[in-house]
Amino acid sequence: MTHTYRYPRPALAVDCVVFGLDEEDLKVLLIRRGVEPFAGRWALPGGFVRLDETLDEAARRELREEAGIEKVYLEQLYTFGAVERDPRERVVSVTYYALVKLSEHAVRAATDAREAAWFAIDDLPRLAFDHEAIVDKAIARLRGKVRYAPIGFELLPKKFTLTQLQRVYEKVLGHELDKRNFRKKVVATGLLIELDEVEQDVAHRAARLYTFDEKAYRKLEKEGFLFEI
Amino acid sequence: MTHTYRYPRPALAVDCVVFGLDEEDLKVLLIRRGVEPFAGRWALPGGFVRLDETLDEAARRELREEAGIEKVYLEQLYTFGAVERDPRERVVSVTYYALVKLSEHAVRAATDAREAAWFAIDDLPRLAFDHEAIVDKAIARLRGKVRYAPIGFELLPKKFTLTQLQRVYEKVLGHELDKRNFRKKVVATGLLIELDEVEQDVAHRAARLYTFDEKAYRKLEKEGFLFEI
DNA sequence: AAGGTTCGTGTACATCCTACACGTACACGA
DNA sequence: TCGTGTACGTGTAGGATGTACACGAACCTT
Repeated sequence: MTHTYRYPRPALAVDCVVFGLDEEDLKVLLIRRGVEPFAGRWALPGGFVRLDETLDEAARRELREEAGIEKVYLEQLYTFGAVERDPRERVVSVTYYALVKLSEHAVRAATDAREAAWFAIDDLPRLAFDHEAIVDKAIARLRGKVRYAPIGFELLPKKFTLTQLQRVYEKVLGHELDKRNFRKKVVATGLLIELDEVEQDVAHRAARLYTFDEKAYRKLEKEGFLFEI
Repeated sequence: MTHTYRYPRPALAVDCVVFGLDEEDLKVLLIRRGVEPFAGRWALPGGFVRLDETLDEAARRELREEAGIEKVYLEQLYTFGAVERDPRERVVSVTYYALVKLSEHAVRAATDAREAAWFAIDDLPRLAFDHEAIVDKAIARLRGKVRYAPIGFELLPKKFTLTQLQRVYEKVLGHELDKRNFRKKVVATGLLIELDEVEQDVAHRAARLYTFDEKAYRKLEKEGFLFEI
């Protein structure tokens, strides 16, 4: 193998902002660092990129290794390259954000001894490195994207009620939405399939369950159609 | 300096998609490669990231060195990390897109012996590496962004007519716009300053000149307001 | 059986988007 | 100087879309 250049090169890492939604809040998964620098501080799950894996693969591997998370919605966010962002040496980080269904992934977050926990996005601890800037960027991207792409579904279980879906949008956007108008818009997208089931074990009238219509979505996507919520 | 890890690491490059607009078309700046691999093929301007510069700085440096371009609108696009994208060795590329005022930057594009030229975006030659995918992504981003951010101005000289501005949008979006509706929307943004000048040396009634109101833009930006065109 | 909780639904008004045509200004050439 | 060519600059009407807003029905619990 010939080398393209022989100058020293930055280390290359991936870091992931993993969003999840529980009953109360939109949350981010953090891992407590065991080693210096920033030992004891909370940080984003992430690690170095290997030569034989793509960036996406590296991100998924780290999610698996550090948080036991698989098969999530994952999208590249931004690449952070400030010279001094890691005090040890030059490290450039390609960042991703992921959306997970907390209901299905349970709370299983600490895999290999490391401590992991979910934090509400407006109650985050101090983070290691420049990870606060990364989280900020991820939230901004999520807020922007949720309005024209159907990513709200990624935070919910397969079957969900319209009220649950509305909660997702309210939590992500940070403000309340009108129930009737929300329903009108969301069914108008044609991306929902109405099921013949209702939610179970609730102490009131049960709501109808819906599911996301992936086929319809792929069709819309191909045709380049957009929708807004 | 302690090393964070001692595994082999990918080389890290930046590549730039530089957009310019002339009388006819939206164009991209390409550079003809002199060396293998892909010797003779056209490619995006770019190069390797140094340890003492940020990614943005690396991109600007390459634009200066390879194309003589300075002070342009520059924004990070995406990071490409397929394992085999460079046949020599693993190279990850952080890509940027830039908007330049062709009218002001003249045609000065070849600085250091290398051959450089502008190509209309729907008449591109075959490109080296995965640069076609990069250009595609840049065009998609530009099309999306132009609708809610005032980047059309970056492709025009300081003083421009509304017809020129409309041309920009038409070229970028790829379809024609209604003259009256376009003007209504664009003046409604409050981002234009009407000058007491008209264009010169035209063989017909001269159009009024406008300029971009950066102050108004910064204010809008702070308040988080959006606008659409 | 009564009470508590969430479900599910429609309309009226304001706003925004779209489609569309013609008289005017100016330069140029005959 | 007069005619011609070209791009400039302007308004309105109709349709579509977004917003604000309240209440009876269903179902579970006690």
